[in-house]
Amino acid sequence: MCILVILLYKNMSDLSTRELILKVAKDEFLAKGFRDASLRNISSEVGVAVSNIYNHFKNKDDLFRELVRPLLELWDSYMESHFSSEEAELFADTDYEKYKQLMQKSLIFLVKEYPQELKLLLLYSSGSSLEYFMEEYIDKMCMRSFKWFQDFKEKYPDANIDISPFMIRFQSSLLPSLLKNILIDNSLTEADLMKIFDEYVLFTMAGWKSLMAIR
Amino acid sequence: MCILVILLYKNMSDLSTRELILKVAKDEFLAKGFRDASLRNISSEVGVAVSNIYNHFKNKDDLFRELVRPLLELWDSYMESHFSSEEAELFADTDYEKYKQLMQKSLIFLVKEYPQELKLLLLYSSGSSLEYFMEEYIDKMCMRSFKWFQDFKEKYPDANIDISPFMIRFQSSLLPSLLKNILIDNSLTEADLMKIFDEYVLFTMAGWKSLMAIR
Amino acid sequence: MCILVILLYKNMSDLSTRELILKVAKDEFLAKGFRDASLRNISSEVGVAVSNIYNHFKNKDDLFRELVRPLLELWDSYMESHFSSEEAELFADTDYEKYKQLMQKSLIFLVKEYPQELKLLLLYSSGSSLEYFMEEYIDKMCMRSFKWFQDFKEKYPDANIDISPFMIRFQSSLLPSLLKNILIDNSLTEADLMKIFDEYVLFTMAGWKSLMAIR
Amino acid sequence: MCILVILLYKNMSDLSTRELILKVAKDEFLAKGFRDASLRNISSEVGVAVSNIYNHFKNKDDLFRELVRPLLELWDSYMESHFSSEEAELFADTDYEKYKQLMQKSLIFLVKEYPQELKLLLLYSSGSSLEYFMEEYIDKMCMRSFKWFQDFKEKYPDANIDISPFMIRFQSSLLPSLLKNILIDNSLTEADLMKIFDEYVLFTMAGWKSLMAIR
DNA sequence: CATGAATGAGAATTCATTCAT
DNA sequence: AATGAATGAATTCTCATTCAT
Repeated sequence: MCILVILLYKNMSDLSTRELILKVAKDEFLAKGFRDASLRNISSEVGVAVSNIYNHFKNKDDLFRELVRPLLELWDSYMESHFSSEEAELFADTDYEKYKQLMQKSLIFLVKEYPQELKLLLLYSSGSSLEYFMEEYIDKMCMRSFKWFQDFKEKYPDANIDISPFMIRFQSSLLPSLLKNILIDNSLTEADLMKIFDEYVLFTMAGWKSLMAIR
Repeated sequence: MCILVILLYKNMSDLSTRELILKVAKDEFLAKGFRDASLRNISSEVGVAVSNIYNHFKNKDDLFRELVRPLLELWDSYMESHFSSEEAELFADTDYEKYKQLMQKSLIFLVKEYPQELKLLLLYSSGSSLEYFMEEYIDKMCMRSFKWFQDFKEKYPDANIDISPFMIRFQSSLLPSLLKNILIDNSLTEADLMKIFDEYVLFTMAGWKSLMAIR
Repeated sequence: MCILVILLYKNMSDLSTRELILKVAKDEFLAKGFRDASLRNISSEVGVAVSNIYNHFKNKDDLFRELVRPLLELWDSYMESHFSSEEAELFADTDYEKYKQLMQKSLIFLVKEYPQELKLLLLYSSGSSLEYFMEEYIDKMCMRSFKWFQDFKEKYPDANIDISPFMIRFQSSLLPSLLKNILIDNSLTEADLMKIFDEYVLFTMAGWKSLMAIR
Repeated sequence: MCILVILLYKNMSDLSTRELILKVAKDEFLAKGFRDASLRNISSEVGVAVSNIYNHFKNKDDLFRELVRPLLELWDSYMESHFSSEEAELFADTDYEKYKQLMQKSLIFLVKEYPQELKLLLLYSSGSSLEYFMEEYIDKMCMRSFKWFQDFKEKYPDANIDISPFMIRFQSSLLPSLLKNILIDNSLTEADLMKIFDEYVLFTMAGWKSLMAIR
C-alpha cells in the first residue's frame, strides 16, 4: 500500500469543462460532420476523459443538439412570426419592398450571427437526429405555400395557379439551398449578401410572375 | 501456334454471384448510403463469405463505382456533346425551343433509365470517391457559364452582366438540385417530368432575363 | 482559485491490467516477433477485450515501443556519453584498458538488465517502427568511424587507412551482431560474458592492427 | 442456355507460365520478403489466376524453394567438398594462400552468379521453411570448427585453444554475416569483392592468431 | 465533476488455399 | 494448364457507451 498526496491548483476563471467540450465539439463537428466526428478526439483535445462528456450530455446526439439549440430557438421564433404574418399581398402591394428588406435583414442576421450553427444544421448534421430538419422545414413551407396560392387565387382570379406540386416543393427548397451555398462560401461580405439576396428575390419574383402569368 | 476451342454453356436463368452481389449492394447502398452500408450485410444477404466480394471487386469503393459506371459513361458522353455545342444564341434564337426539348429528352431519359444509379450518385455517395462528383460538375458548369456570359455580352452589349459570381454558381447548382428533388419524389410520371422541366425552364428564363435586364 | 487534495491508495499487490497487457505482450512478441504477434491472442490471454488494449496504447506499434522504451532511453544516454568522449587515443594510450572495461561493464549491464528488451529490439522488431533501429545505429557508428580514422591518421601518419568503406561498415556491424548472438544464447553466465568480451576485443584489435599495418 | 465459341491463338514461343511465375515471384519475394509477398500480386502480375500457381507448385513455400533450389544444390556441393578436404594445415602450410584463393573464387562466383538467390535465402526467407537455413549451416560449421581445433591442438600442442564455444560460434557466423552485408550493398565491383575478401581474411587470421597465441 | 477501465459490436481488408470444371 | 468462384480465418483498429468509484 502507498499513499499519494496530490495538490491541484485549478484556475476557476477558465472556461468550464462543459463549455470547453462544446467549443471543441463544434470544431470537430464542423471539420468532419456529425457521423465522422469522434468523441474520443473531442475529449482528448479538451483534456478530459471520454466518459466525462457523458456527465454533461446524454450522448453524442445530445451534444450536437446543444450546439445548435440557440439557432433552433431563433429559427422557431422566426417561423412563428413568419407564419402568422399576413403576406398574401406580397406581389401586389407597396409594402412588398418592406417585406423583402425584413427577410433580408433576418437572413443576414442569421448568417452573420450563427454561421457555424447554420453550417452544423444544414451541412453537417447527417447521422444525427437533426438530419432531416431542413426537409421538415421545407415540408412546412410547402403546405404554407399551397395555402398562400389559394388565398392569392381568390384575390386575383386571373392568375394561373396550375403549377405542379413538385415545382412548389422545389421552389420551397430554393431558399435553404441558397443558404447552404452561402455558408459554403466563406468569402462573402455583408454587401455581397445584400446583393445576393437582391438578385435572388429579383430572380425568383420574375420566375414566379412568369409561371403565374401575371402581367 | 496452336488453336484452342472452348465451348461455354452458360445457364442464363440464374444470376451469377457477381451480379447478385451487385444487385444486393445496390439495395444496401440505396438504403443506407455508401458510408453506412456494410459489406458484411451484403455478403450475408447474398449468402457468400465477405471475402468473396473481394474476389469480384477491388474494394467497397470499386463495388460502388461499378454500380454507377453505366450512368457515369452516359453522363460523360452527354457532357461532351453538351460542351461542344454552340449555345450562345440560347436566348435570342429560334432554335432555343429545340435546345430545350433536347435537354428535356436527355434528362427524362436519365431519370427514367437510371433512377437508382442517379440516386446513388447524387444522394448516397457520401464517403465514396464519387462524393464530390456533382460539385466537380458544378465547377465545370460555372466556368462554362462565365465564358457564356462574356460571349453573350459581346453580342448584346446592352445586357447587364454585373451578376455576382456567387449567384452564377448558385444557378449552376439549380439543375443538379432539381434532379435531386426529382429523384427523391417517387411519384412522378413522365408527363409530370415534362411539365416540371417546362416550368423550370420558364422560371429560370424569366429569372435570368430579369437579372440581365433584357427587354 | 481552489485547492484539491487527492489521496490515492493503491494496492501494489496486483498487477494493473495495463501492466498485465505489457507482460503478456512481451511474451507474445518474444515468441512470434512483432509482425506475427496478434493483439487478439494477447488480449484473450489477459482476459480482456481486444479493444481494451486500445484504451491503454495507441496501437500495436505503440504497445511494442512501450515495452522497449526503458532500454531505448538507456541506449540513448549511452550513445550520448559515448559520442562525446575522446577516444582517438584508443590504441596507443594507457587508458585504453580502462575504456575496454567501461564498455564491458556497460554491455554486460545491458545484457543482464534488459535481456528481453534487447531481444525485442534486435531480433523481434521486424514490421514495427523500430525495425531499422540497429541499422540506424550502425550508420551512425560508420560515420563516426570514418571521422575516427581521419583523426588517427593525423596522429600516426604511418598507419594504413586505405580500408574499403564496406569493411568499415561491416566492422561497425560486428558489435550488434555479437550482441544478437549473445541474446540468442541463453546459457551464458556473467563470467562467460566477461570472457567473450575479452576475446572479442582481443580478436578485433588484432584484426584492426593487422589491417592498418601498425607495428 | 447459350453457347460461346472462343478461339485462342497462343504463342508458344513465350516463356512458359511456370517460368513466368517463377520470374515474377522472385521479384515479389525480393521486394517484400517471403512473409509479406502475396500470391495474389504474383499471379495478377503474371496475368493468370491465383489458383493456377497451385497447378505448378504445391504451395507458397514450395514456390519459394524452387527459386532457391539451384543455389541450394551448389551450396551443398560446396559444403561436401569443403568438409571432406583436409584443411588442418591451414595456418602453417604454404598452400594456405591457395586455400584462400579457392574460397575467394567460390564466394565471388556465388555472389556474381546467384545474387538474387542468395538474397532470398539469407535476407528474405523469414517465414518460409528455409528461414533457419543459415543457422543450420552455422551449426554445422561450429561442429566442424570444434573438430578442427582438436586436430590443430594435436599438431601444435603449444597453441591456446581455450576459446569460449560462444566465440567459435560467433566467428562461424561471421562469414554469413559478411555475405549478407555484401548482398545488401549493390555497388560492389568484382575488384571490390577481391579487396573485401582480402581484408576479411587478413582481419580474421590476425584475430585468430592473437586469440590462439600463435607466434 | 471527473476518472479510467472495460466492453461488444462492427468496420474493411488480406491471405493462402481448395475445388470442380 | 488454366480458370473462377468460394472459403474461413485472421488482421488491426474505431466507436459510442457504461459503470463503479
